[in-house]
Amino acid sequence: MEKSYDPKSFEDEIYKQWESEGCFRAERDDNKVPFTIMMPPPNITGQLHMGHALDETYQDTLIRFKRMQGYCALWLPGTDHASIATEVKIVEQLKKQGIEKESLTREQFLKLAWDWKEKYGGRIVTQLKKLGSSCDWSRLAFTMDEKCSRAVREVFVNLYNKGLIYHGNRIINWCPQCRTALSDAEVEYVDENSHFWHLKYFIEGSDTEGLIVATTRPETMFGDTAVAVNPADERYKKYIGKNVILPIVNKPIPVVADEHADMEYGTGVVKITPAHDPNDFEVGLRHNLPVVKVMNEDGTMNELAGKYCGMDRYECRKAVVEELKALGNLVKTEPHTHSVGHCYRCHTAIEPMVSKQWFVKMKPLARPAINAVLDKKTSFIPERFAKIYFNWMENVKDWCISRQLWWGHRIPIWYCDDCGEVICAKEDPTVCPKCGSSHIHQDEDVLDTWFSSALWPFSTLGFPDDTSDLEYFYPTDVLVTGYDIIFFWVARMIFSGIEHMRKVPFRYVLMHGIVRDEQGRKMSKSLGNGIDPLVIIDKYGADALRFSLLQGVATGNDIRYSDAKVQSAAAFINKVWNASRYVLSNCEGRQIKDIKEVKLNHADKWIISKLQSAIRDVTLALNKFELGIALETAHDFMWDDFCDWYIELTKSALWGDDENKKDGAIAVLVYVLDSALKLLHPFIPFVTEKIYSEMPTAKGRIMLAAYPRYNSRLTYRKEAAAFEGVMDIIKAVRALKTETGCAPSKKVTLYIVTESKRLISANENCILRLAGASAIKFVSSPEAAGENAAAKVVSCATVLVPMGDLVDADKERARLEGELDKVLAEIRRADGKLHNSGFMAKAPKKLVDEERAKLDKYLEMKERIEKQLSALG
RNA sequence: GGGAGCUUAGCUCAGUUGGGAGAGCAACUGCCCUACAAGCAGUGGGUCACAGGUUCGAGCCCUGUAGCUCCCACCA
Repeated sequence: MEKSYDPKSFEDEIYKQWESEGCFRAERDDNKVPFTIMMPPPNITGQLHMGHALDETYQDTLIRFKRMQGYCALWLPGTDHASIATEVKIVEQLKKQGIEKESLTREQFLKLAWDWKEKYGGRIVTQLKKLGSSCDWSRLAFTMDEKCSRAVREVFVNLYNKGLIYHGNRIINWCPQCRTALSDAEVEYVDENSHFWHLKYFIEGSDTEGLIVATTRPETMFGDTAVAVNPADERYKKYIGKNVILPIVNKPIPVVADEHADMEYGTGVVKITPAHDPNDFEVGLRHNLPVVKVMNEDGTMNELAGKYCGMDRYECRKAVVEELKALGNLVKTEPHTHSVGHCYRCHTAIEPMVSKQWFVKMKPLARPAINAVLDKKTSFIPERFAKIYFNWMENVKDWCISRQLWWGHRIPIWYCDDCGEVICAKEDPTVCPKCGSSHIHQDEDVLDTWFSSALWPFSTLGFPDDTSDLEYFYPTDVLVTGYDIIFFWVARMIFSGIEHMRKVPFRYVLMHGIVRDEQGRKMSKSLGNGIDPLVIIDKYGADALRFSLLQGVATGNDIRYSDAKVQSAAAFINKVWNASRYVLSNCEGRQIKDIKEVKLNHADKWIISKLQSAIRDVTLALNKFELGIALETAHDFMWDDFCDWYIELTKSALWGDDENKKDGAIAVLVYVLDSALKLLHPFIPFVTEKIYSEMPTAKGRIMLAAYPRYNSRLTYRKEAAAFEGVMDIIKAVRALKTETGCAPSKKVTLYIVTESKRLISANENCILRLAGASAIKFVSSPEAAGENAAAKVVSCATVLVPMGDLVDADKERARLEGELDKVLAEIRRADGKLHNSGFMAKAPKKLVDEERAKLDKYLEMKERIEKQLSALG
């Protein structure tokens, strides 16, 4: 093995080997239980960012774990065409070349989009590989490939035929920049400082009397078709049924009574603009008001705004306010903060607008989707996210699915130009089925990107055909994603799966948080605080990045990226590397024995037992999707138990002459390292694979090896516990040296008062080496160590070290008294519990026994310390 | 208006069936000893936001309060 850990020198190579050997492939195997994860498809516009890195790390860790456990583990990757995001990008690119989208034909534009897909769609895939993602690339899907497109058609037609998709003139969110409708989920609300303009609308026939409306959007007044007051509002009752004159246009509009008008808010009088406000739209429906649209698709005013025709909506706002002021209609202007919806892709303020669009009727789909989660057919982890899901599902409005874009799945609707028939078909029709005319044309719009991603768990497995893959891999096991796309994606997959597959798409939804910067801010382009995972991988390796993203995470919580975390992760991996070098260099030229063939000493049994609990705990945590806890357990075992203790413990044997002892130590080192590497593999796949390839025990690839299983026969409870007493002695001597200022390298003679002489003798070499001692002398009382001895009391012994001048009797007494205090506190605690009748009556027996044992131990230690103190005089 | 999360060592965070407060980083002391100075050994450091309650026992469960963050709805 190379002397230093250098991830760059092997990560790419190992990935290529895995790939060429087909390690990632998952084919139906009826002798195995399937375990399936569908990768949330990254956008083809995307570049790998920390959010992906976290998401992929979670998934890869889980899928590797399950694969090693013997499941038929399928992790299916893919990319999303990202209709609106991609179109925005391409339009931007065109603009740079001075080309307007409108100057291109649809076909020309789509050609550019496909070119984009070819050019950049694969970029993210290459980047995912750098992380070590073990997905089945042979199944790489794309939301607009043939498979997925067929599924989209099928689903659209089914929903249409069931009456769950309809075409309607309703108020939608319009993005004047992208010039398309958006769903409610695609609108982000931001608080903005604006004004509340109080405008006086005169009563018809009066020059003085009028109603004062309060509005934040004076430019929409051209579309006002009424003013509303609350029916219970005494101030305005007398005006109900009368007309007011709409300023500037001088048109009479009625005063209507409607609950929508809040007596407490504003002036209590609301101008009603049905075409440009969702609430007003509803009022309009109740009162049969005309719907007057006064804006164009690009956010400019139309001809109904008279002289303001063609003016931008915000320019118009200013101009209208000026004119109203001049006309004497502006009564008051007050500052006002309100939230304004923005397009989630281009961040332009959206315009609520009446428009004819395609909608999915949500109520019938939402109910079963709610029940599925209530019935735990799908469970959210952590559970609290189910509440967010329920809240959204219970209040969901119909889903606007048509987009006035070109890049996406075209809506499978045709219109007959001759008879007006509307045709919804899975296959492109050539003639009208009703009148036979060939003059038909397809709906111009495309579908919301999320319409196709909603089908992802089954469209990628061959739906609508009854494929063997669908039967075997569906429903999938766990969906791993961030809590920020519950509405966009998770919820829609759930109702789609239930509706079209009759089964929920996944059993668990594992939610993780978002990766923030070192100051806790969201990483974003505009802040420029994003960290490029590829740069980090280049610097520290993919394993270190993966490790750092999982270390210390609690499921569902946000995490903060920091370079220091990656550095400490790299330090750990370096530790693994070097420990492996130690083991492997000692293996050279030797026949490696099995641990069953060698005589195991206390230390061997201790580390083997420790390994068993680590295996048990890591597996338990991973099964509960607690990746942070699993990683911590594996990390602590590797570093604290194996490296810091066991490896050091083997040195006397390995550097000695007894070949049997060497064989024993090496057998255990190899066995434990082999297991530990496997335990760690799902988290840090590259380095474990690299080291494994050098192991004398290696059989094929570690990624395909069996995950270690807890073996109770390898748990030597008694010997392991006894050995911890030996470790206590070693720790005591080390501490004594530091506390008395004795150089650690100085070899000292240990005087030990103990009842466990046999145990200590058997481990004498370990104690001498690790404690830095030259000899052990068993004595019957502390005085035998002489006057200048410093002492420590541990559970199985009193350890004394003669320190000559280094020991100051007063200091030594103070130190011992300090230790006595600690022991006394423990005695009080345990004794208190044991004298608490409630505790004795109600606590489990096991706990009571443990407390009793502790009390005995501490009482004994107390005695020893007191003896030592009295020896000091 | 509704809901969620967070508040634990100087910093970043774990602590998932209630049973002796933990890690990493930082700090301090001492060590280049043939796996590793990306290291080793040791030390110090906490009223677990606050106030109540349940319990033999609460960082953990319940109620309330405060601060911070987020989501949803409303916003004429």
